Amino acid sequence: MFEAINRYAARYISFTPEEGKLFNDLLQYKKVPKKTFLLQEGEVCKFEAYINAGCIRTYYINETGTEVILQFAIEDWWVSDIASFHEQKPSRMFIETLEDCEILTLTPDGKEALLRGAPCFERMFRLMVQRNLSRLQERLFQTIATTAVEKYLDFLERYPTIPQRVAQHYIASYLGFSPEFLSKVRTRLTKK
Amino acid sequence: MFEAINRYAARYISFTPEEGKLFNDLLQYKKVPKKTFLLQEGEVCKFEAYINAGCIRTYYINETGTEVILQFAIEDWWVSDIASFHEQKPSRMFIETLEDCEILTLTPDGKEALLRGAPCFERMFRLMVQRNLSRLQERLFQTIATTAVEKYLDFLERYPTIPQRVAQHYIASYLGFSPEFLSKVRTRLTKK
DNA sequence: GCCGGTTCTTGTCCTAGTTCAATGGTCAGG
DNA sequence: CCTGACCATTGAACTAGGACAAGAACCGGC
Repeated sequence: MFEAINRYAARYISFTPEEGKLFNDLLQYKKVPKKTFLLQEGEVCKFEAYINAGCIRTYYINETGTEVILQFAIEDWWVSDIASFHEQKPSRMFIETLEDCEILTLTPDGKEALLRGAPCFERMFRLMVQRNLSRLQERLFQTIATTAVEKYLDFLERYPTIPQRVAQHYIASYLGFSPEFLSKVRTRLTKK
Repeated sequence: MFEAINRYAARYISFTPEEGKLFNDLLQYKKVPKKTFLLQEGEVCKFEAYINAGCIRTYYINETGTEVILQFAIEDWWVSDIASFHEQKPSRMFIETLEDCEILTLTPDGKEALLRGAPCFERMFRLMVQRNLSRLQERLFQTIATTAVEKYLDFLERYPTIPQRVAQHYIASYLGFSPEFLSKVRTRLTKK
């Protein structure tokens, strides 16, 4: 149950068995069926979740009802709305399972207790967030400065397993275009 | 020289005078004239810089030569390419002063020494990066899901001092549109 | 094995934003 | 005071991608 997440942590930091035990004790294991909301707009996010199995999407919705997918999270990823989680303020995001999932969650208090009892985890979280940030910087650049075809091809390269797991219109929403247009991009590509 | 940055740090964490001294001792003070590159594509980023005075932009350039501005950094902000800084790998970014600047910089070794000698700073950096990340998430959403007018108005609201300090075509580049089009958006707005 | 729902495709028309080119404004340097 | 850079504006022609509509394909459930 904890092997994967402990391996994950060990990739970032080294910790003693006691610290590892504290970490695991503070995690809650949950099974969640597909199409379940872990968070909806307006709620306060009360978890950071590590995914043992399954696939989850986080997204925003604008006034006109269009969804923009921020992230597809699969095995060995974390999901949360950090802003809402840390400041305990209402979120603007939705977090929804796309498959049946097994997750390990940390509450705000749990995280505080962990960082107090095993400060080295502070580093892990910093490095995690840092990776995320620089990835997102690249994505913003790409969103602004590249063509639809480039975006799609880059997505395939970067996340080769996702297209087999999620519906195509979700990918369109991630890339920032309409489902119809993604379809046209795809036919354009196969014709060549 | 260190008042501002110490106040900045105190907003995130509490630290002892000794820890504060260590922090300040590891910082290097620099004056940099305007239009100077602190980092260019291909170089490895060897600093994290806190801005005491001045204005700096970070940006990417794509194959066709279009610039995309990632950030305008002014007093009381940090600039760096974290990915390049931490993994000591070549950067894709440019970091350029737009005004004469006074900055305080930290080297990778300096940062390591700081975190070793005063681990509470780990928290400060985590919180900084976190804020940045959630801000960037919103911006990505906005870039994809809102109109040019909305983006521009939101920019004015969020960064009211920037337009007085930087040329308009930089703002266009930040918002992800052409200088001509920003001009048109502006006239459209003033006519109403 | 059929049925309702969802998902993907294709075509047509439409719009937000780009590109290019011309004009005038502003300001630093000689 | 003149000049050359750079910058903002405006207009005309163009294009990438969106919205809408209709049909085809693909389920999962009974």
